[in-house]
Amino acid sequence: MKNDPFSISTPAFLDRLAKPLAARLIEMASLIKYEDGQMIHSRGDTKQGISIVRSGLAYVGAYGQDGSFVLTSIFGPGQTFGEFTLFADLPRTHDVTSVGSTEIYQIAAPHFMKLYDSEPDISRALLSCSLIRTHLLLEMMDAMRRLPLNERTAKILLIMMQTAKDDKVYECRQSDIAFALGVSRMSISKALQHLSGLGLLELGYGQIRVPSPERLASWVKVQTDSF
Amino acid sequence: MKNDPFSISTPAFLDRLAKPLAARLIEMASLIKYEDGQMIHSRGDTKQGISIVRSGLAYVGAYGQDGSFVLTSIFGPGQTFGEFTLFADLPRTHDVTSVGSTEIYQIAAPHFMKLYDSEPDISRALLSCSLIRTHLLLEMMDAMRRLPLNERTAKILLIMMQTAKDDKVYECRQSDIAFALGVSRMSISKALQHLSGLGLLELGYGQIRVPSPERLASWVKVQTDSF
DNA sequence: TAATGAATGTCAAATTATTTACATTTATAA
DNA sequence: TTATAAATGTAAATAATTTGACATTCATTA
Repeated sequence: MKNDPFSISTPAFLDRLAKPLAARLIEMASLIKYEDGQMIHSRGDTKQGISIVRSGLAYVGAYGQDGSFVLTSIFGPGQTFGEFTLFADLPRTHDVTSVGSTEIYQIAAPHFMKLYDSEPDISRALLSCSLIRTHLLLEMMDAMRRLPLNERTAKILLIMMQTAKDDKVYECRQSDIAFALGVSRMSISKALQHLSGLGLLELGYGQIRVPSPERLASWVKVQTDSF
Repeated sequence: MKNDPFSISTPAFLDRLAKPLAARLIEMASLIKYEDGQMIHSRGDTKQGISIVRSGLAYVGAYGQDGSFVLTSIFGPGQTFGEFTLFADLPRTHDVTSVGSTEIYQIAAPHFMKLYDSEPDISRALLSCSLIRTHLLLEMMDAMRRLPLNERTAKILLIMMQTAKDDKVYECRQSDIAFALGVSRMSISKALQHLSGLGLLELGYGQIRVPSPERLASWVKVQTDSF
């Protein structure tokens, strides 16, 4: 899976810190390198600390007994995970593995909390990321609960596109969208074709072009408001 | 709607502060009283500030053009909302209305941020609430995407029950659960009856008894792991 | 430039969920 | 203690979604 709604649009924690502060934070971190597919954290671990992705990707999820992996979130450069262990005081609830060659800054709880307490900007950045994430999750959840598949698809597409590199071309496989929405690839295929038939988007191989995100958004809005 | 998964299990911000600090926070707040159904905040408002429920309930959602209200979250005593305006620096994304006679502490951004910067415990409490909330949302989302209705129903029930007053009796209407899961009341009724048939729960008028939450949880686990 | 694998498109049967319209049960208030 | 409203239960018809089995298109690399 290349894409996932949870990785998208979640702001990068590190980018929200002023350069000097970010530097101080990095200074106290140990940089750890992982090959593809290595375990970064395991479910049940009680060691507290925060992790920041320097390069590569971290997949957060849970391994089933049969070895399958259920993906929950994806974090890329600048994004952070593990705050949960610091502030909720619970063992890790997920397994985290590297995808591709990945570098992670690890900061143990005591070090991090010391800086945290003296620099309010850190908590502001963390809160900002967390709250934006919550907001996106609520939006997605709402779409999943209330909207028919066509509208739901359009909405998710808009959410996912918010931080696409190219404004109008979103690179993803239909099966990624299907998983994100919890429906089959078939259903998504149909929904995308429906939207395509309305001229709201153009389907390609591994990509979706949205000629006018504004038009798609206003279509969603019109449809949505009638429910 | 009496119950909602979003109101449940979200810890109360105020309870996570030491008494003296909570008192200082309350001191700088204005206590505002609302009758049933009054508007507390409107979507689009740019005035920044945080709100803490003293008594009553605050419904967060959005009014459609036709006057219908789509519920997103419910907050009760001790819970807080509006942090989004402080840390994400965006206009309000939702309408907030009172349900029943409701008292809300309102604290304007400048006052609050001053205390915030000098007392790291405030950000800790906020982060803790926000992160737990994120975690619950991810769990719910995962259930919605991956599990068949019977399992999904059981799982949501477990999540919703986590902070029920009585450990084993959960007071709610089946239609609340239906809305929370985004399915029809009929489907939920069937799912609940299925679970009831397995002896995992007992259905009553406006309530659901779970004789052994552990047994329900382990049933969910067994079912879940086979996907 | 074939050959291969990955992604998408199509179809019908089977499953699952919704809708509609009532019936029944339970709580609340007159 | 009735009435009344609220919540739950039942069942059949309809709609939406999934499944599985292929066909087709596109990209990659041998």
